[in-house]
Amino acid sequence: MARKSDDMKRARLVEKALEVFGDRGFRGTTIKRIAGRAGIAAGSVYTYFKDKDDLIRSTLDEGWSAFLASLDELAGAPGPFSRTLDQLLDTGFAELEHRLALVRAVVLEPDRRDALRGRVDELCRRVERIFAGARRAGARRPAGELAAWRTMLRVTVNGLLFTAATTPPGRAGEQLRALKSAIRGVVMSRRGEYS
Amino acid sequence: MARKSDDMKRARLVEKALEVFGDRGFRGTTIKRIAGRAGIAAGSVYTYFKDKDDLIRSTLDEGWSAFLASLDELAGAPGPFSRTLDQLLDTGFAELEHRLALVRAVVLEPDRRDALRGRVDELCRRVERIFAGARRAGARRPAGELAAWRTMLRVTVNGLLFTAATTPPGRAGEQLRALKSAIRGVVMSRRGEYS
Amino acid sequence: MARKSDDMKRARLVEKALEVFGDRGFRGTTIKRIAGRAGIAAGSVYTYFKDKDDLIRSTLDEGWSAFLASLDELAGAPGPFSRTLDQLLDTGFAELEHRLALVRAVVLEPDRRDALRGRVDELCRRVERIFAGARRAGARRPAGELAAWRTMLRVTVNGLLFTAATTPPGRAGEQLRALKSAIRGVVMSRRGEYS
Amino acid sequence: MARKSDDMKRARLVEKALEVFGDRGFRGTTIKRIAGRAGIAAGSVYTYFKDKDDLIRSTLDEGWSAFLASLDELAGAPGPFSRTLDQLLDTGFAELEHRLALVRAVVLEPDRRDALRGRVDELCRRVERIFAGARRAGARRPAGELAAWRTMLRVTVNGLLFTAATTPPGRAGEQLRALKSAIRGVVMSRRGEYS
DNA sequence: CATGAATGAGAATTCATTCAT
DNA sequence: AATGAATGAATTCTCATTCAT
Repeated sequence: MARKSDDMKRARLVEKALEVFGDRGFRGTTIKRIAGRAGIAAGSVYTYFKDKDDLIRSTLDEGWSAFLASLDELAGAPGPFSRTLDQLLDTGFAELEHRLALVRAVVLEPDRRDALRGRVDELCRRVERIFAGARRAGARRPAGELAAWRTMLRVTVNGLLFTAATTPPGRAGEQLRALKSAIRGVVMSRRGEYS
Repeated sequence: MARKSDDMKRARLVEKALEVFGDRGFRGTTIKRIAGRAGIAAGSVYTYFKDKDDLIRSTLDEGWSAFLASLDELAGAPGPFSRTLDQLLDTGFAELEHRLALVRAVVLEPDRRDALRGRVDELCRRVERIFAGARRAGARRPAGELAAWRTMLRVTVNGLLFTAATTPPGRAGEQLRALKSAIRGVVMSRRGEYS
Repeated sequence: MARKSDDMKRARLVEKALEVFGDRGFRGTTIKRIAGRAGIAAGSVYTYFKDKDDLIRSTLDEGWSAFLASLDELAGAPGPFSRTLDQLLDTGFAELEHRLALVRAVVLEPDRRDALRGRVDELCRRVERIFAGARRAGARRPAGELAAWRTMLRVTVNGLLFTAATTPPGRAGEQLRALKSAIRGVVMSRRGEYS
Repeated sequence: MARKSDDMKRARLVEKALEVFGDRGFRGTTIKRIAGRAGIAAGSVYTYFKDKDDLIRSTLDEGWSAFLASLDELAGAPGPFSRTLDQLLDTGFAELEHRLALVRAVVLEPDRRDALRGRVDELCRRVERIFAGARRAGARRPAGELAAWRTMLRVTVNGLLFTAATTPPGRAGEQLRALKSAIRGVVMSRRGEYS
């Protein structure tokens, strides 16, 4: 065999691609720069990815899938909704902060409206499932029409992602805490609906 | 402020730039294409704008300012808040639909996190002012802390813009109606707070 | 208008492309080199041609068409075949020598078997037409089957082109004279067939 | 001469190189592809060949040598020329068809004018030797000057190779039969000269 | 020896910007 | 001022060749 069998290198590329997005924006995200940060030659990128688009798409797809999977774990956790709510919010927002580079890249990716909408769709479905779990656990249905509720869910999810993504890097922690607290307030004020 | 007699050409460039954004995305937005649609030679763009960045920034700045100005008019309109609410929503969402190309361009503009956040800030301030007007007209303060309320306002505004921007062109009207109706539901359910 | 309206520049590119073929072969034929010889920047090539393929194809197509057209003129000339034969051969071979760079490029172009065959087809059709003119002027049909005659015509035409194309540059004149003389011998020995 | 025990791998590379030429043309002929078809790692090619050029040259050199050798066998066969003519043509054209991939590669190889001319030279010498054998066996010298005859021989040989090489793959058999029959016609019509 | 990941020079192409006309 | 041909830096991608394993 030749050298290392390096799957690690692919992972590093994906990781650095995200980093470069964050630092330099889309225009500044060049193969050369990503490869440079990953410590490999530009040409080597093509050992791991078909072309630049494949690298970008893979980076976002795989990152987002991991993000969704981590939410699925949350949703699967047992316990009364009212008690786990704080845990859910804590873990969910911790996850969001941990993946902020990904969120920024996904949300600010231009020219991919459809992919972006699809990703938000999937995320909304996860959040709905969490609420559905809560209802199965005895909570009442939120008041009002389902369709309107879903629309507001989407607005809120989009709003959270977007607000997080546009926060300046240095104040991300602070901002996310404010978001979590505000969201908790909203859900709590409706807690009656679920108890 | 007053430019040469050919302010018209400048205006046409700004207008067509937005159009091209909508049609071809950011990558497809070239000076040549914008100039071509405006019926102007590529080189002439530099008579009106310092460089491409200046054209883009001007396009979004001026468009957004106009958008904000149109909201200011709304806010300034007299009458009891409860009665004008529907009018506000109707006109606000009509405005949003009318300027969807702008919203898309502003929201999906890559590499300008800060400018984008600034624009949303300004928009939030306008919306706050509308609510403030309502309060001066007798409505009660929304329950809860001001900071949390502001955070949620930002989340909602971001969510609306973003949801609208990522809607596929063909279904924009439909989606905006759903958004308007959902927002009306939210504000109405809290109507007691304002009456 | 900007600068010269230069159709001359396109012509120079086509001309230099042929030159580079001759000097450096196909692998050495790069956009940069062609542009360099034509005294323009590499990027400017794309003002005149869609891409490299377009430049190559145009060069060969247009050159070959001109070559065929010059043969058409020959074919159209009046006079008894037996008397014009020498003129035909003289002018035809002079034409061949004059366009040797083109012939080399056309004949040695790899990866375009079909285009090449098509070009030879057209040339054979021209030559046939010349002989047909001779027959209409009273000459007898060549002995033997038409199909076999055509096959041999094609072999001979291919053979001439190919022999000319593979001749070392310095000895092209000499070689072409030998070819002309040999061909004259063949046609003359069959002169009875046409008289 | 004797290479390592793995002369077989070298042979397979040479064989597959020819195959790839036929299938993918010159541009599509990469070391990786040849090695892949031969079931060998790309890097291992350099154990058997100095570089790509060496592989290509060896492939064509060795193939052509084998082709010439097979013609030498033909030429060496005893018997009256008039009787073996058909056999010569049959076997010669069978050989040509069998090695069509080689002929295509040799003839359409770009950037090697000189090598190509040399190969045709050698082939012409073989064919001359066959005719010389016939003359030693009693046939008369072809009419006309020797130089002109040689020139026409070269034209014809080039023409046959080239016509064969540019035939579309699916119609090679058909075309070669036509060529054989036409060539037989030419030689037969001059049969008197040899009997 | 074999392997194939890594390299990096070099090719085609795009496009913001300049500037002769 | 307007034009658009020309420029050339920058980008993506390919592939012969090398070399650590």
